[in-house]
Amino acid sequence: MAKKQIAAMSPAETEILRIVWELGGGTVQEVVDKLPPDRQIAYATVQTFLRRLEHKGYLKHKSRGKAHVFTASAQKEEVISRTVKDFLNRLFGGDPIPLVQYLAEHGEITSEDIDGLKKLIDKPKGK
Amino acid sequence: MAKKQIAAMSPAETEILRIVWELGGGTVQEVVDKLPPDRQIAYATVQTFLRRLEHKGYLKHKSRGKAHVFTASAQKEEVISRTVKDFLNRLFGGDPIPLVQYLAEHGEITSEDIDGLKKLIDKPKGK
DNA sequence: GACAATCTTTTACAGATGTACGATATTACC
DNA sequence: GGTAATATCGTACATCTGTAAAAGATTGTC
Repeated sequence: MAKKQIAAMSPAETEILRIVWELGGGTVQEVVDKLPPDRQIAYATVQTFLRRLEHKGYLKHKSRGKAHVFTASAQKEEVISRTVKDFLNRLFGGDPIPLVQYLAEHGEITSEDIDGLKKLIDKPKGK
Repeated sequence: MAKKQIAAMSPAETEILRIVWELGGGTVQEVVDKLPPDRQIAYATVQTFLRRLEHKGYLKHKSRGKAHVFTASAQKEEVISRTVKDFLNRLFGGDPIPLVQYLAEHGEITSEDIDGLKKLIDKPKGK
C-alpha cells in the first residue's frame, strides 16, 4: 500500500545524494572529497545537506569511530524514477523523446550507445 | 562575448516557461488554461511566475488590449541545454547513459524511437 | 459616464534552500 | 589525563520559492 510519501529533495541535496550512492556510503569528509574540484562548498554545508537528506528519509547513518557513515535509506531506483519523471514533466511536458533527442543532437550519446540501448529494449527485460 | 548569465529558474517556473513555449506566447489566462487539470494553481500564482520569469530574462511581454502577452525572450535551445546539463550533473554526475537507460527500461521510449534517434545521430548534423 | 468584467500591481508570508560559524563532543596520542 | 585533531550539533540567516489576496487600472457596454 501507499509507499510513504518522501519529501522532495532540492537540487543541491540531489547532488550530494548522488555522491553517497556513488560511494556506496561515506562520511561527511568522504563526500566533500568526492565533490568536483570546481564545486566550492564548505564541510559544514555538506553536513547540513546530509542531515536534511536523512531527515527526509533518503539516508540513514551509523557511527564509525567518531564519524558518521551515511548510506542510502530509500530505494535509489525509486528516487531516480520520481526525479526523472518530475523533470520530464516540467521541462518537456512528460514527453521523453525531446530529451533523448536533445542528448543525441548534442553528442551526449553516440551511435554505439544507442545500439546498446536498443538491445536493452528489445530483450525482454532481464530483471 | 560571455552570454549574459541568466538566473536559474525554479521547478515551478520551469513548468510555466514550458507552457509559454508550447503556446508560442500567451496571456496569464491562456497559460492557466493550458495547465494540466490536476494542477490546481491560482491565476495570481501563475502571474507571479510569469513576472519572475520576465525579471530573470526568460520572458518579455507586450500588451494586447488590457492584457499582457508573454513570449520567450531567451533562446529556448540554450535554456534547455543548461537545464538538462545541470540535471544530468546533479542526478547522474553528468553521464547521460544511465538516464537514457532508465527511460528505455521504463518503457518511456520504444524501439522505434531509438531507430529514429539513430538516424538523427548518424546523419551528419543538418545545422 | 457608470458598471461590471478583466487585468495588472503591490504586497504578504510561511516554508524551503544554500551556505556556514561557533560550541561542544570524541578520540587518538603523548 | 591534557591536548590537538576531528566530528557532530545547534543555530543562524539572507534568499528563493510557492502560493495568493487585495487594491488599483483598463475597457467594453448600456
